[in-house]
Amino acid sequence: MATGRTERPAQRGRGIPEATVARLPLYLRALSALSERGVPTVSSEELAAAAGVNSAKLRKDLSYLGSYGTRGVGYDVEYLVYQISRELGLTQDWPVAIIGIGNLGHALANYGGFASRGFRVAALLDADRAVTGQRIAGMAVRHMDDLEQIVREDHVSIGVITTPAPAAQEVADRLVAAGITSILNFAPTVLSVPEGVDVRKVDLSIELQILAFHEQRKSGLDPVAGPVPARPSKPGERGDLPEVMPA
Amino acid sequence: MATGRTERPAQRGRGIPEATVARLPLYLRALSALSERGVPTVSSEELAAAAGVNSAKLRKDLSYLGSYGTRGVGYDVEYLVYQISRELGLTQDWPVAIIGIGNLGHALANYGGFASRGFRVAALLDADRAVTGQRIAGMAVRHMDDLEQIVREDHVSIGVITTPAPAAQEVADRLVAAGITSILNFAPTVLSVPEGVDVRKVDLSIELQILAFHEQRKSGLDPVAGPVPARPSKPGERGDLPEVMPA
DNA sequence: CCTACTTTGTGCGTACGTTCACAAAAGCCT
DNA sequence: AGGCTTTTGTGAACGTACGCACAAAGTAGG
Repeated sequence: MATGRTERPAQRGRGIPEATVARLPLYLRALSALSERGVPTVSSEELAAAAGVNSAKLRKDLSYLGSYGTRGVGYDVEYLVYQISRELGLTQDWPVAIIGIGNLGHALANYGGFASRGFRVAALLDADRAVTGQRIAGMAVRHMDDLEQIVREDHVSIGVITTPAPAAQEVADRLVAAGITSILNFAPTVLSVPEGVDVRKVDLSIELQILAFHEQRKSGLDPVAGPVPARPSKPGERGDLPEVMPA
Repeated sequence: MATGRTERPAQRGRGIPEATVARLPLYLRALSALSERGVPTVSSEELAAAAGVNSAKLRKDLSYLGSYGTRGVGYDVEYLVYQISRELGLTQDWPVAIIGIGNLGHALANYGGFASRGFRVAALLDADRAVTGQRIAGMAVRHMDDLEQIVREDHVSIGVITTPAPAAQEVADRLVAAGITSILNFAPTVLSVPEGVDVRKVDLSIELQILAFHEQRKSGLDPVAGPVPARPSKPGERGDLPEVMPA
């Protein structure tokens, strides 16, 4: 069924798999690099290599967007950059507010990668009067009291939480109340938000722990023992360790 | 689990699914909070709620570690904290080196969450002589030249890359050459490393793009059109059209 | 026009991950 | 002790994701 175009038989209209969505930014980055080098077209094989994925996966991912390649040739770089950008919503402006101007918030405010793709740091907020008023990255830090007003007036659509963990939930609540439906959370807490609000989490500690797990597998052999708390000692019960491989 | 003979699906000695490993730190954090509040035991239902996951998933995850619960009661908090910590390898010390002391590296060096779970910032490194020598978080920034020596002498096992993207691959190569097999990469680049080396990536820009995608779905209706590059018509025919993306 | 070659787009088998639902185990109460 | 309640641990159904392999669709050349 080689339709000229029209109806995407893909997923009902626009059902792009989550896993695919998560990879699109990766492809986009690789394509942007090619674009800057003036490369006109790229094959799925080449692009996949640049993005560090399997070429079949890449082709399938792109097929969800539409049929934008040319058999025997590959993909037109500029055209694909545009299509992916559009699908991700990067052809529009996304004002971002950063809440919590500590070390991390400070770093993010200065982070160039933010502005690079349609994201614009519209506001910096903090609860500490010792911080508000300071200028960071050419922008004045406002007080939390102004949150609702800023969100409304600047049409902020994405909130980035870089507060200490204890404050994160309250900040999230206020963001949601102010109408924000997308949150990027750097605080090490599970945020609970109403249906319809998207939360993504970035957690350094978790990433390190996952690395440690694999590192332990590789270098060390067995989990190292330490002070072992007793089993919820039932009458006469012995705490047994999990069946660990016999070394 | 009456049959103690069944060939574990998670056989392979210790075949804990990746998805489970990624959640263990989450459970650990929730358990630590309970522990601090002096809660002695917790049910899968409660713990799952605290960690923001489904309770069946939680039970299955924990079952990979062993049978540490008590039917009708729940899990002993302290005991479970220990078992998860041990499985993740957090009962041992993991010296970490941060390479690239810009805004982000600086923030990470001061980030308390690092030290909270067996991770110890053992060294800060930078290629810029204007930065080396500075003291950050009570630690002198060393020069990249000393990387190999530091890794060796301090038994650094995990490298955190917070350099600009162009430098990341070279830093990774040197880390690998120095013997490091776990890397946490904050630079927006795909690192290529030999088999056996673990790389995890944290990418702000990608997280924001994923949020933007969903935000577009929710608020906006369809992807917004912009300057549309022409379809590729002929092979040689360059269609260098409007730059869609800013650099 | 016809043949040879390249590369996309996708059907299909497999593996992995999630969730339900329930038997088995443990505590508690009478 | 026996029955009732609670909660774990897991079998099984379901759904998503991955990657091979190949037909279809395009280019290139004679």
